[in-house]
Amino acid sequence: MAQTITPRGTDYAQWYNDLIIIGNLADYSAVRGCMIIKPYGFALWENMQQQLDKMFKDTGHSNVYFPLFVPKSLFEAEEQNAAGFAKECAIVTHYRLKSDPNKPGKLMVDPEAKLEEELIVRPTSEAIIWSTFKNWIQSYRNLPLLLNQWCNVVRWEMRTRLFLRTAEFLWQEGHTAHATAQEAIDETLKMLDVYTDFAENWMALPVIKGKKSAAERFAGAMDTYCIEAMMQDGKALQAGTSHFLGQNFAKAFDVKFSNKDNTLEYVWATSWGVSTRLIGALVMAHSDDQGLVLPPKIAPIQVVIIPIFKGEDTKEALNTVCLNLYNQLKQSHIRVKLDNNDNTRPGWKFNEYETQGVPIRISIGSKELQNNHLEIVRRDTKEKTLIPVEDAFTYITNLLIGIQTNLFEKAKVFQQQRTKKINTLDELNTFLDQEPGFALIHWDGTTESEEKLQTLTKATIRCIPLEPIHESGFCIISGKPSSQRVVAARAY
RNA sequence: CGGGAAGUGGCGCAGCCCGGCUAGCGCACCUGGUUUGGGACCAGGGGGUCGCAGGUUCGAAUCCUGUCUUCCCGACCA
Repeated sequence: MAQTITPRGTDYAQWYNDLIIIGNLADYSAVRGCMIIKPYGFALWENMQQQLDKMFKDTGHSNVYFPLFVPKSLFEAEEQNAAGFAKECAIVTHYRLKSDPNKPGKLMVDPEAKLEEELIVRPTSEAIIWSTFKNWIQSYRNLPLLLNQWCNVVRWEMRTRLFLRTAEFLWQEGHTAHATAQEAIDETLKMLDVYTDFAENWMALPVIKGKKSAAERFAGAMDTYCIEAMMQDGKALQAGTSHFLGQNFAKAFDVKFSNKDNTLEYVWATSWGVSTRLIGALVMAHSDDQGLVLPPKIAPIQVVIIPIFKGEDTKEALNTVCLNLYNQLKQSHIRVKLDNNDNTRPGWKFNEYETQGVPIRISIGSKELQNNHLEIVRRDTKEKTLIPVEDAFTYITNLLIGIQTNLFEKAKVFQQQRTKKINTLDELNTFLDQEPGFALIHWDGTTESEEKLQTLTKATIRCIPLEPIHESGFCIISGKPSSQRVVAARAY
């Protein structure tokens, strides 16, 4: 085996790729820009999905499924949205292949089978959904309409990176319709809070909630809100977005409802989404040079039990102790794996589960058996502890919570240490080059200054924090007065 | 899309510049045995036509052209 992970310090990008591949999350595929999510990676995604899905349902949303294809005429109806995505669309133009007369055994696109109207593979589903909402919404009694779908989307990106940006990715997209602007805005912010809750309490990923600048706004939205996370290299990663769409889509698709006074009004909209990109965030936030480090709440395997055999005589006794513990943990819904496979040696297993980020490893050999102890090793700190067998269950239960908390605290401290108030361009460039992170800067609010900032520093305005840092100062670019600091960083 | 690098058994690589015997090596794999406390050891064994397509040549992994894919940097990225 001896697959080695490139250390973070040597090559951060390579470290990230190594973790994904060696950590068994995903694989490259034969399709440009598309990846294969492997069983272990998909189990992780399923855990994230399950929790998010529960949170969506707890806030009143129902799941639906809309088609993968969007007819071009619908796609282009909301002009801003269409323009924003036009450059990265996959398009279906034909519906049939035929044998190639010039190349035996090969196929060619049948020119006779050209579609009358091209189909766009959805990069997002507002268009197809709002064309349908027109039929579903007549009265204020049909509102609010709170829907979500789990699906794949395709965005033909120039440069792809495993999980962070792939041509096809899995996500959820919430789409809601409301009678009033305020209700839609409330919904937008509510879902941003759901994302924040999920990121911080389940992924142990501290985030900053904020509003996007006009330049960074979702195409077709009035306002885009986001959560921004900091990776270990100090770069920012947008971990989730929630959009207040105003009446843009209602107008584009003519979706009106009768209010209580029997007058027709356009419907107000939101949409919000998180994707498999979150897995990339998770990997880059917590992992180390030994491999993945996963937060217990979403780890596919929370506890692994490894018996260490020595001769045939202790095998049965070891297996019995292990099975007892396994059953006890299993009954308490802890995701536990007993690896008593005789073909691989303990050292191999230790490395394997460390690489895959299993939060707790328990090993028991003849020494422990004699003293009625277990060796418990936590992945995050690698600390080893000997625990009497009868105390193990309580200890493990608490330790899972402890690791979850520790990961969040560690990431939070890092985020705080790397968040600095910066007042001049020189200072900003030094910060970004030497020990990058989130720069809190003054900005005059214009797109012009924002663009200049990017040209001069490669940093972008990540968000205008929702918990405002009110403080008067002067724009780092233009020198014009500013009343609030914004978060600037280099981003993924 | 611009610049750079790379594609050779499952994985990682050597060979390529200066074409030529049966294409090597490590890991993994299979069989048997000994083992099992941080990626075990011994013995035997199987597997590749060199990304793909075309060309040059008596002869191509090696030279030429095209093409696909991946990685890195950049541009782009609701």
